[in-house]
Amino acid sequence: MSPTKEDYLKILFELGGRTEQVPNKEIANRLSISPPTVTEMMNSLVKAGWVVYTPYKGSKLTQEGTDYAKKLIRKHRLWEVFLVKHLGFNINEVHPEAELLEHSTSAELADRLEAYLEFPEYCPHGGAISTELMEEQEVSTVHLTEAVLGEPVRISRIVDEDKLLQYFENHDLRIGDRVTVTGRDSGLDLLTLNHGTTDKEIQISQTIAQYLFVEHI
Amino acid sequence: MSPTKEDYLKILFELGGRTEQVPNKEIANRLSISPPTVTEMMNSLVKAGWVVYTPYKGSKLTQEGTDYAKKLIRKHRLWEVFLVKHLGFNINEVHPEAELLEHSTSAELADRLEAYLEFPEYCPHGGAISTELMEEQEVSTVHLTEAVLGEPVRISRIVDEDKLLQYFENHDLRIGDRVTVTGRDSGLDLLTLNHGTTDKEIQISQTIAQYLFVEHI
DNA sequence: TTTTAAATTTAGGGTAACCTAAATAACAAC
DNA sequence: GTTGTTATTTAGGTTACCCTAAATTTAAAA
Ligand SMILES: [Mn+2]
Ligand SMILES: [Mn+2]
Ligand SMILES: [Mn+2]
Ligand SMILES: [Mn+2]
Repeated sequence: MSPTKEDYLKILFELGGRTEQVPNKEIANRLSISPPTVTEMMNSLVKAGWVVYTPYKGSKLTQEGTDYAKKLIRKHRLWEVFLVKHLGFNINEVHPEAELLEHSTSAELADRLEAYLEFPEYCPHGGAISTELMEEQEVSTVHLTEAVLGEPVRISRIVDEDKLLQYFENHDLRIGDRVTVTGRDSGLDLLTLNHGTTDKEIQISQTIAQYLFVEHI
Repeated sequence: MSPTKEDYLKILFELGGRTEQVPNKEIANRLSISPPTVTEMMNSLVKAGWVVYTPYKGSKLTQEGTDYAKKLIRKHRLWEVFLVKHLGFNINEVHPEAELLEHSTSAELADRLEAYLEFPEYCPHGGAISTELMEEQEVSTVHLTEAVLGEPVRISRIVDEDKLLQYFENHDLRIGDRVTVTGRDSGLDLLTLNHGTTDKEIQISQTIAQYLFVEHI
């Protein structure tokens, strides 16, 4: 498996390809490549048994594809923990580094690293590391966009993609922060929040708010 | 730069391409690829400014190529130290892992890792990590084949290549061991050693003994 | 100095992973 | 249900990195 193919599997997983058909365009957008390239790659991933692909509809991961993706995500997140906890990297710097390291990590190395880090449960962006916690996180967490108006919640996870991390950092939204959704305007795609710590009002895009997960307090 | 190209630069450095012209065949052997592929790659490395290539003669690294190779080797050795010292890997297992990790390591990551490891001087195979020490090691170390008969020496470095590490491990020769060359037969390509610790007699190939470096005690 | 052997290059191919432009299919709107 | 928009596929092309077979150059031997 090439790093390229591995990244396709990971993106597929992150876009819900474990349970739903993911359209080519979403993959093309996320990886910043052209749609024909995605078509080609999907055929290749089907041939290798990682993906089930329905032309014009989209792709789903097979069980093997799902397992492979989970292993990659675990490696990615373990490196992020190491980089932050031991090497003193800033939370917003580690994602691109882990995006590379994940492809150069044997199962043996991942296991030893995990033990060295004393079996951390979450990456610095709130993503679960163990398979069990990953499953649990899928069902238990709520998108910020689904939070009840007026009810305070705590930010538990940020989908880690360089530009997203930048966006939320710019709006002073970080893992662990308490926020309360005070308003929603679907027409304008706006979400208004009250930040629990600073008591300031924050406005963010509803579309982008989908990449923030929260839990009830 | 691709991992592939990076490995070519590293091999070139290891084969003495900093000072001498390295024939294509040596590179082909070391990387287990065909000679035409090497020719092609050398032309590409010339175009990128890493190498000076004389057709039918061989390749030398430019200053930029040399610097690049040294950076890669430093990253490689830092990872080896980390894997052995912190993750508990066996000395003979870390080379293949580092061979991958070196290509996924930013300058920032290498610097932080080096500080975290408290600026180690040598990798587990005795290779120098800092640029200065690398230079010094070039001139100060002696091939085992050049050791004076009857004079005890200490093994200071093993050229790290999977099969070589295996070979020396199989013959109970390790970094730090004291040995004395007791006999040489160039016709039979044999070198006889007395192992300082066990007092046993060891026979190894002279050709392969070139990959062992020693220092006088 | 011719002959032979070894190293190298040239020629011709192959696959992976990308691209653009054009054709087609699916879906929504009128 | 025709029309228009968007997503997708097909067609054709590029670069990187690998190959084998054949031609060529260099170096060694006779
Ligand atoms: Mn990440
Ligand atoms: Mn990646
Ligand atoms: Mn090594
Ligand atoms: Mn390598």
